[in-house]
Amino acid sequence: MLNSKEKILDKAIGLFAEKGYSGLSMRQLAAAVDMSVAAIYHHFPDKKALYLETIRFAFSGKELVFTKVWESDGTPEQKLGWFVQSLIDVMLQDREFHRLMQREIMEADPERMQLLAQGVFKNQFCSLMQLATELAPQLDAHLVATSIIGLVKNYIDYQPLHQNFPGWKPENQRPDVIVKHITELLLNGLKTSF
Amino acid sequence: MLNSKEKILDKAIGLFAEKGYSGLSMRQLAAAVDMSVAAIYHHFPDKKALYLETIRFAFSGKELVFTKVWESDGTPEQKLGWFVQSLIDVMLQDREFHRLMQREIMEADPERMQLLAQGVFKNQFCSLMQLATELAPQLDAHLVATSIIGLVKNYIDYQPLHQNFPGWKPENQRPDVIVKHITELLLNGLKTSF
DNA sequence: GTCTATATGGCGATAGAC
DNA sequence: GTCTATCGCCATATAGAC
Repeated sequence: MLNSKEKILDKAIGLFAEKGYSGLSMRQLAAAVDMSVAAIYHHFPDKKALYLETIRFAFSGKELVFTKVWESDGTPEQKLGWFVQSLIDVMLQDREFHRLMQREIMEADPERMQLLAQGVFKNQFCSLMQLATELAPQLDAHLVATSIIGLVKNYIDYQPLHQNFPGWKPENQRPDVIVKHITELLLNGLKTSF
Repeated sequence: MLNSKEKILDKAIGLFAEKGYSGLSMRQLAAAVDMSVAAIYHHFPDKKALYLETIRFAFSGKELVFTKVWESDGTPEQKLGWFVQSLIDVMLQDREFHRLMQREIMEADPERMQLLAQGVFKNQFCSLMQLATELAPQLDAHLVATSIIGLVKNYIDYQPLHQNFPGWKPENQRPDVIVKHITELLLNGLKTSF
């Protein structure tokens, strides 16, 4: 069971993700955790500190999700498929985390970006760059890694928009269809032989 | 010269893009356009209506930017390069528009997404799908089109984060480097012959 | 069409009792 | 550690003069 402070942080993840920093009031948060505003201020010096701690709380424990991919036996091509699959799973499964991250990245505060990159995602990104080098040693590993992430993230971030365009099919939001499309695109480009 | 209403909308684009809906107060906007709050309320019934009109105002005139790409003579491969180039140019040139769009898409209000897709981007997306069909008739045009947009958008949206990862080089934010990488990736996949 | 003045309520944050 | 009560401020929005 969570203690009071963790209960506050846990609720704050979803609410900040939904409403944003200035969109969520301390009163609303207090009501959501069934406490008084003053009780929250006992645990956090002010709203900004609460927000930063919420970000950190949400990000903790996300580090080790992909370890089994990197440690597995498999060809680089297989690992690429598994990584894409895992990334989609995490994003779809923990939507609140994903939404909060989206907001945080959009704010683009340099100091917080560095914290996020170094403290949370660095190891995964390095592993992905290493895979990129194995798959395409002639290309820039950093560019390839960001492209892989971008291809995946794109479907999650912009699906609410893209599904309003002509040509959209319901099966295009099925994770396996997306995984297949992305891995094929990455491995063969647009010139898939068929 | 702009009239009062247009002056308000013009300022509101940048301020909503920077601070978000709840982050921008009517007082701040009034100060920015050097008018009273009451004067703003003469032109707009309430804050929400002002916001929606700001979105519409920002999006108007963005329809025809890529026409010269679609109407040009050139191979599908060349058109792809020009489109990617144009998309990056637009996003980098009009950062306020891009930021506002980012926020709007993140909010993901179904009704507003439909308005955005149908009213603003539809024609461009259809042209891009047609190009996708020419380039890769064996693949799903909708998936390919979203992937192309995603690859481009990714570099703009997430650069503040990605530049904090190891392996980042300053030249990776040069538009021509990004264009070259994306087009090569799309046309050849990771298996570029060299 | 723009102003000053104001109504009404929510905001972040604190004091002090228990 | 949590509460009730409250401070001072800023929010959206309106009334009415010019």
